[in-house]
This record gives sequence, structure tokens and C-alpha cells, in this order.
Amino acid sequence: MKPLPKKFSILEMEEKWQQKWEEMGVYRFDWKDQTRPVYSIDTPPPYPSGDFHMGNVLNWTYIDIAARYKRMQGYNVLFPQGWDCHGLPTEVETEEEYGIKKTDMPPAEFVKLCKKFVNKYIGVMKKAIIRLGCSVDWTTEYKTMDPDYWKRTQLSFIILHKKDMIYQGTHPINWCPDCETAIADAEVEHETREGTLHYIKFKLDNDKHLTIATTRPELLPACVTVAVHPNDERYQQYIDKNITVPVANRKVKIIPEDLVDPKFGTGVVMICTYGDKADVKAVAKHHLPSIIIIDEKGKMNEKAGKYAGLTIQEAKKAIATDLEKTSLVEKTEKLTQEVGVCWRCKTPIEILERKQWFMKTLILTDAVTKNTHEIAWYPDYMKTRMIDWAKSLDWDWVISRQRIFATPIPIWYCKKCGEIILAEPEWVPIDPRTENPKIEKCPKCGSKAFIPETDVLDTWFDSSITCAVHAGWPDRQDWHRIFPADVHPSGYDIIRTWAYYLMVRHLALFDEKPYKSVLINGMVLGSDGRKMSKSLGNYVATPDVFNKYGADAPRQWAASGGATGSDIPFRWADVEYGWRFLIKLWNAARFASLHLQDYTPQEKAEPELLDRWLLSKMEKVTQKVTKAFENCQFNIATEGTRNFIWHELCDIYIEAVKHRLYKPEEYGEKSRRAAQYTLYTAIYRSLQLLAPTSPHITEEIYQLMYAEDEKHKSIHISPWPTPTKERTDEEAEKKGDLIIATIGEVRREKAEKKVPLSTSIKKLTIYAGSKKNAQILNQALEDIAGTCKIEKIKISSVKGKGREVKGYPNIRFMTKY
RNA sequence: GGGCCGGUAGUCCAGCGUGGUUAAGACGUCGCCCUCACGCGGCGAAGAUCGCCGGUUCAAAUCCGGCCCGGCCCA
Repeated sequence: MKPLPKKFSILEMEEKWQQKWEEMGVYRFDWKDQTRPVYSIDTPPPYPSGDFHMGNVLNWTYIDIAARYKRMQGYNVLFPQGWDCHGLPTEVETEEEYGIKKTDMPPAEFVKLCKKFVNKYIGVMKKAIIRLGCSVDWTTEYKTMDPDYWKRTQLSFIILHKKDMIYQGTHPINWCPDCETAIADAEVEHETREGTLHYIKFKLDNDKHLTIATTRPELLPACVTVAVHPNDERYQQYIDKNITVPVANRKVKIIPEDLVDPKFGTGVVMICTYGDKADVKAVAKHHLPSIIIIDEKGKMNEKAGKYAGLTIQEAKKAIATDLEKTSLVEKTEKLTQEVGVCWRCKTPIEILERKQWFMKTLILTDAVTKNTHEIAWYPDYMKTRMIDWAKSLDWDWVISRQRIFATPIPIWYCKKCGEIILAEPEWVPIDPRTENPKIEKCPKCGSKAFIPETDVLDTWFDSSITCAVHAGWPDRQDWHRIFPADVHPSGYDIIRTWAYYLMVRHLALFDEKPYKSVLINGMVLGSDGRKMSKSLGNYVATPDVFNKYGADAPRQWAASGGATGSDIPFRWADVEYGWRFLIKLWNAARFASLHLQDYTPQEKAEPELLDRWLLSKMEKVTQKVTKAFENCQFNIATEGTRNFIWHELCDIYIEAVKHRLYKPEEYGEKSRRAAQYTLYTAIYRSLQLLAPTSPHITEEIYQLMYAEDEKHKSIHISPWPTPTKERTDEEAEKKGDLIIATIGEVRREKAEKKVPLSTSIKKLTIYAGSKKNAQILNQALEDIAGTCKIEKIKISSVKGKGREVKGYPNIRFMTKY
């Protein structure tokens, strides 16, 4: 056994082990091993923004703790890591990075730049994951932009298409006129903005009029009906009557509609195609026509009549002016309203109708609900988010996007007859934008000319097959061995996207759920209690934390910051506490290492009362920590381990046995051996319990103190301890507690008398109150004397006077200094 | 408006599924101690009507109902 040095550099130590682990390959998944059970993790492939933030730290710490715990439990753990590369953010950031516009060049050129950009940031984030000490099997690394992954994404499209789970259709979709693409609901943000509410007169047939309130007069040409609340008494008489839409000069019917808020404006609203989602609902419900007057660039089209060619803003002004001229504006007022904007460029989104590709997800809702219930959720209540979300969906999933940097849809159209040509499985990966279908001619009409589908797939279409991809689908025959994944880790904010899309896709593709359990992490809050974000100014950059404290300390923060699934604030004080704990552990181990130089674990020892007390507590905490890890209660596991090490082991046990270790000539060599045995055992156990949470320092101490004897290549592949019956000793615990309480009371008296703890007591007389108590105390006479610096102790079994030991009302003592 | 979560000492955060110890721990505060692993330490102390109001119960931070605040997501 090597003595631990007094000082250590956490940063150097961590880097050293990160390198060695990779060299040793201790975290490789063994595909050939048929003996150990498999534990597979559906690691999120992060979007490589280059910023591995504290939220990622929380997420990956949970994952890594689970991985390390399971590995020690004897599982063959698959901890893969990929990168979710595609998407609009990458396109936009690439444009910024290189100062270009994607329309400046051929798509292929632009894709090259995107890849260059992504690869750069993958490098940065990979470093961060390694620096956090994650036990990733890097031989599994993949990128969703690679041809090999395209192949899988496209193959999944082909399979679903053949299963009739994918269709093309014209539906209302969210559209960003600036980015010129469809965007998903999940990509629409809501902002509070000021608008103008126009009160506009709509003429009735009888020369009277109704006034409607709208913030969007430019949509008048798209107005298809006027609605009032069915119970609104003011307007009962007008229901089913005709009314004329100004500007458009079109007669529409007044309909009753529950969605109308009688308190908004005049209680009469116009339904346009489309002003907002409520319009979409109303149009569908009442089978109204749609008149789309805005084009893909956000300009009015020919259906807007004389306003064609104007931008939305220009049209708004022009129409407002025209209304004024004809005295149809009753009044205008300012109004703050929620506007749906593009999350990327903040342009207000429009709802347009366009031909898109959809996946049939609505028909899977029952299956989603059923499977969600069959999955273990940590914490359990998070499952309702998934179920509520699935049930709340009105539309199928729009999977096509009008972008460049994404997986292409493997579809062509026959130029002559319009026949849809779906790629065959063996054609992929393929890019229809640059390659022709691998057939001579159209199977329907025989034409040899094809038009490629230029739309690409939603990025979620890439990342929603990870469970199958991690398992080796479709290349490995045995991929079902590792599927479904044992755990799907995720933040609760993306349950409705990631967990949901994974579920529907795997159900549709394989009729099987993708994961057996879900591990949820909360959001990381800034010190002000709000979700940490750069724009709020409460942001702490991960490298700042790593550079100061390394990874083990922030991992402690992540593990213990709160219950699994709850939000946790980032506080430097918590990281520092973790850091101080690591130093405490180091020093305790160092103390042990100094006293264990002549110790060999083969030697037999006879543990004394306090030794048995500690060993029994050790078994108890092992049970507690094991149970906590099994239930993903990382905070409970961490707190249990810390308290055992810091308080029971360090503050109580070590202090109480120092005299035995330092003075064998006085207390006996046998007694020293017993203390050595206990220290050796308890420190090793502490390291093991802590290894999943703080992998670096535990490895360092293990290698210096234990590797020689315990002979595991790494502590992280040492077998997880199982408590033994012979070490669990209720009686020793009870007796030990009594002794410790007595020692504590003597110390408390010294504190109250304001004498230093080192002051020796000439005589201590304990009135034990019973023979049994006296017997117990007699067994620990030397421990009490040694710990409290007592020259002479007298123990009487009778009840007596003096200071009462807290929690033991029959035990009292008197001291003489 | 809907869904989910939270409201516990000056601050942060456990406990709440299976009601029953002096409600755990940390930060901070206040004493004392340079005890030979550690002052990035040790020993002590003070500090909580467990959001409010009802109910169930011998007994509620914990179960039930209502209310008030706050957060996240969605509409």
C-alpha cells in the first residue's frame, strides 16, 4: 500500500484518469459477452452548439452515475454517445460563422460548411463530456449527419412509408416567413408584444352592422366567417344571418363558436385562414373554406386582390387606411398580446397551408398511453406529462422541412405522371437532390425523367430512432438483445418531444416500446431562482466550474442538489461543499494509508466494540445507498455516503481509535490490528459507494491503497458490495451509540465550560444506571479515556448524580479537572 | 384557460408513496479549540407556528377538500 501524499492536484488527477480509462478501455461495451446481463442507455445525442452547459452537466452526471453503478453491479453496460447535427440552428449559425447566406451557393457547398461548423463544436462538447468523467464507450460515437446514420433515418422512413404510416397532405402548418420553412409547434415561442386592436364595422343585410375587433385587419381578404359565443345574448339574433366582410366584399354567415371569448373586444370575431390556431380549429370544425392570402415570403398573394405584392405590414397599413376612408373603423386601441414567433429569428409566424409529409402519430395515442404506463418513470409523476401531451395533440406530426442541412426525404416524382417513387432499402443513403432513383423508368408510365423531393426531414426524425440505432439496428442480427434500452434519460422539458417521438417511431417501426425506464432531470436554475440562461445574466459557464474544482465536486452538486426530477439551483457554495468533502475523504484515506503501512488484508483480526459498530453502520449505509441507486435517488445515495464518511467514519470512529493506532504498546497490538482491519474495510467500502458519483478521486485512492490487494483493474469494475450478516450487528450499534453519546456529552461539557478539548480530565465518574450499561461502558473504557483525554475513569452500575447523557436519562457522570 | 411541479429556519434543499422519533443535511450566523489525516478542520449553540383555512385520525409536514402565492410547459 502506498501512502497518500499530503497534497494533490485535482485537475491533473482527473485528466490522468480520463486518459487512462480510455487507454484501458474499461468502459467498452462487450458485444461478445453472453454471460453478463446487458444494461443499455439511450444517451441523448446533444445538438452540438459548442456549449455544454450546467444543465447538460446535471443530465450527464445522472446518466454516468447510473452507468457506473450498473457496471459495478456486474452489468455489461452500453453507454453510447452521438451527436444530433442537423437543423435550422446549425444553418443559421453557419451563416453567421462564415458570413454567408445559404442561398449564395449550391446546397452541397452549404452542407459542407455546416459539417465543418458542426465538427468544430462536437470537438468542444466531446471534451466537456470527457472532462465531466463520463464513462462513455467512445467506439460507439456517431453523428446524425454521417452517411451511415442517414441510411438508418432513411430506411426508417421507407419502412414507415411501406407500412402506410407516412403520407403527404395539405394541412395548415406553422410557417416562418423569414426562414421560409415549416416549423413544428415545439419551435414556436410566445412573446408578449404590443399591437393595435381595430374595431371594424361589418355590414349586415339590413343596413345595420356588427363591429368586430381584430389585431390583424390585413387578413380581411382571408376572412371566411364571423363568430360569436353561442351563449352571448347580445348576438343571439344574428346567428346564421349573413354579414359582409369589408374590403373583400364577401358575404359570410355568422356562426356560434365556443372558442370565442365574449369579453374580448366586442365579442364578435372574424375567422380567417389563418390568423391563429383557433382559426384552424374553427375552420376544420365548421368545414369552412380556406383562402390563403400570404405567401411563403410573407407577402400578400393574388388572392389579396389589390393588396397583392405588399408585405404583411404594408398590407396592414393599406387596409387600415382604406377602412378609414370608408368610415368602417369605429375606433382603435393599444393592446398587449401573445404572439407566436419563430424561436430562431423571432419573426411572427404565419399559419399557411402547404403540401407536407406527415407521420401518422394520432392513431398511436392509445398505444403510447399504454406503453407509457408500462415504463418505470423516475420520478413517477413525470409520466403524466407524456400522456397528457400525447392526448392533447390535434394534428399528425409534420416531418418535412424546407431546409438544406438535414436528412433528405428519399422520394422522387415522375416528371410525366407524378408517380411517387420511394427509395428501396438498398439504395440508402441517398440524396434525391443530387442522385436519381435507381430505376430505368417510371413503373407507371415508363417516363425516364424524375423530379426530386427537395424537402428534408425534421431533425427529430433523425434522433427519434436512437434506441434502435444504439442497439445496432439494422446491421446487427442480435440488436434485440440490447433493445428496448434499459433507460432513457432526459430533461422534463423535452418529454413532449424527444421521449414522445422516440415512442411513436419505435412503436410504428417495430411494434415495441423503445425504452424500459425514463430518468428525468430537472432544470438548472441560476442563483436568482430562474432557469439559467445567458440572456438572463444568471449564467455560469461549465469550464469556469471545471477549471476551479474539476469534475468530481460539481458532480456532487448535481447528484445532491435536489430530488431526481426537481429543478436545482446552481450555487458555488454547493460545489465548494462537494470539494471540501473530497478533501475530507482524501485526508481520511491518507490517515488510514499512513497507519496501514504494515497491514496485510489476509491477516485475521478480532474487531472490538466500536469496530463492529462502524462495520455495522457501514453495512447499513451500503443497503441504503444501494436501494437509493436502484431507485435513481442520487441525492439520497450521495447524502448517505457523505454522512457515513464525514461523520461516522471521520468524526467519530477515527477520533475514537486514534489512541489504539498510535500507542499499541499501551493498548495492545491486537487492538491495533482490529482498528487497521476496520479502517481498511471501511475506507474501501466508502470508495466503492462513492465511485459512481465521484469517479476520479475514488480511483486515485483505490489505485494507491487497494489495487495491489484487491486486484481490480479499476475501482469502477470492482463488484458492488453486498452487506453481510456477520457484519450487521444491531447490538454493537446500540452499544456503540451509547458510548458515542457518552463521549459527546463529555465534549459538550468541555465546550460549555469553555475548556479546550485537549484539556485532560483527572477523573471521570460515570453512574451507568444499570449493570448492563456499566458493562457496555466498561468495554469501551479505553476509547472513552483516549478520546476525551481522561486520566482515570470509574464506572458505577448504580444511578447517580451529575450531568445527564443526552438520550440516556439513566446515565450521568461527574468530572474532575 | 389547461397540464405538471413547488411553497419546510436568513438562504438552499431532504422527508411526504406504507400518517406516529427532540423535522435531516448544507450555506450563513454565534461561541470555543493551532487535538500528532484534514483550520478547505474539529467541538458546541442559536435559528422552522413545515404557505393559509378546514376535514379525516388517538396522532398530519406527511392523507382529503378549498384557497392564496411562485415556477415550468402548453393553449
